[in-house]
Formats: sequence, structure tokens, C-alpha cells
Amino acid sequence: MPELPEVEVLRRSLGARLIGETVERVRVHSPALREPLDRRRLRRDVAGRRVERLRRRAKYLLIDLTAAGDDGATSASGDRTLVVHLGMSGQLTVVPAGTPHERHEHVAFELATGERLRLVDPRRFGLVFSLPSARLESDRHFAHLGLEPLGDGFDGPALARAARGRRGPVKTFLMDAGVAVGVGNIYASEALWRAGVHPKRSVARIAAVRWERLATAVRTVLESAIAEGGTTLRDYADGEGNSGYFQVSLAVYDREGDPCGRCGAPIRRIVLGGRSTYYCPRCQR
DNA sequence: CGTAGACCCTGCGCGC
DNA sequence: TGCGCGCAGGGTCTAC
Repeated sequence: MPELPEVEVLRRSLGARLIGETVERVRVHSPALREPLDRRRLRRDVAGRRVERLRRRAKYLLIDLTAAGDDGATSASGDRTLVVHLGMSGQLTVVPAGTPHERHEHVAFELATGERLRLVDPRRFGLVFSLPSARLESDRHFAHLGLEPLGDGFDGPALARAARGRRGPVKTFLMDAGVAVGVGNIYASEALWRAGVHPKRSVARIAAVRWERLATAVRTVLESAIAEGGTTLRDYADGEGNSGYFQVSLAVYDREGDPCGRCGAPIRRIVLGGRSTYYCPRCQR
């Protein structure tokens, strides 16, 4: 359900609530997620620690924890990171004390304030685990990841380099986490429309100018979506349970048959790599 | 090696 | 009203 912008909006809204708070206990209600929740490890790594900061890598939310009472300047080796991935249907929110247990609430982190940070995930494609912070980079979930599209080094030449020797449609390429992270099914279609590139165009047939245009389009569409609070089509919500607004700005995604905002031609839907893909047959080549 | 497809799972909206 | 079907914003594994 969430792509990079949604996770980034979540990071910011949760940060305001969580930084400085101590997790008193961990309740695992239903361990069945993409990988089974490790109750003992979560308790050991998370319970009794204080939230230092929230980061994001790709579509993973990283919650850095330190021993409570620690001023942060010492014992860095004891720091842990709680990693949360929302999959397709995950919602991570802070709810007040006494909020009833919800169907599909897999895990809850009870704070000293009485509130709890809980993950509700009906489809169970989400992921929650903890590890020593120092081991993040080498962890198998992160080791193979490509460029952050909002970070340094994401530009036309970098995309062109990554495409060298490869074939296949550019949309699939943009969504390959080994190339660049965070671009999911919505924003891949949106970025291609902005750049005027046909989703099925082979990566072997894209010139330098168009790679540059694509890199810019990816960055601007993600930044705009963050500014609008993300896209809520069905069930995305930030840490307070609020919806995003970017769905009104979507140019092509889920708009089959609607007139293209640039040329008026009806938006088309095709399937690429098993995923719905939307584009304008006239302005995307 | 890279790429295409199946698969994991529940819920919802649609057409009949 | 009820049912079956297709579809859903992610990632990983297998077969070619």
C-alpha cells in the first residue's frame, strides 16, 4: 500500500509523537507476517528502550532505540533499531490507552504514556523485526538496495549506468529495488507520464536526455506526494490515522478512460510484470 | 546472468 | 441478497 512518500509522511508524523518516549512493553498478538515475528527478540531489543529518532530506507521505517536513561552519547554499541515495513495493507498508528484491540492487530508497543504504537495489517505482507543498529547496512533486507531517489547520486547518468546491458520495459526497471528504491506501482506510472516516456519502452532504447527527464520526474513526483501527505486510495494513513491528498493530483494512476491532462487522449491501462500500468498513448513514447 | 510469472493473504467492489 | 471474480500501493522465490 505505501510507497516512499507514504512511508516518509508516516516517519515525520510518528516522529513527533514518539521521539523521547520509552517503550514499556511489547505485545505480539499474531506473529504471522511476511516473516514470523520474533517475540523474544523484539522484547529483548525494544522493551525498556527510548526512541531516539526515526529514519527511512527505501520503504522501510527505521525506529532507532537507545537504553532508557542513556544520554545518547555513550554505549552506542547497545543501540537497537526496530524495522517496520507496511507491505500492502499495513497501518502503523499511535492510539490512546484503552483503545480496543483491532482485528489484524499483529503487534503493539506500549509506551510509558499509556498509548500504544500498533501495527494493523490484514494482508500480512508487512514485516517487523529488530536488530543492533550497527548491523543495519549488512542486513539481508538492505544489503542489495539501490539508490535513494531523494538522495545524492540519483540522476540521469546513474539511471543510464544501471540500465547498461539490461533489457525489458522501463517501468519494471524503475520499480526494481536494486536500481532505485521506493518507487512503487503508483509513482512509476506517474513519473513516466511526467517524463513523457512510454512504460513499455525498452531500457536499451532510452537516450541520455530522457534518463535525465525521468530522474527529475521521479524526484518531483515523490516530493509533491510527500508535500500532499501521500496518496490514500484505499487505506493508507499516517501515524495519526490521517489520509493523504495526493490522489487528487494523480495524472494517470487509476484513471483509465479519463482524458489526459496534457493532450486529452483517454488514459490507457495495461498490465506489466503483473501490475496495472496507466499511461497516455499520445504523449508517452 | 536477467527477466517473467507464481505466490504469499484478506477485503472490497462489481456484475450477474 | 448472495456469490464468484478480479483486483489491490510489496517483495521474494522459482523456472526459464
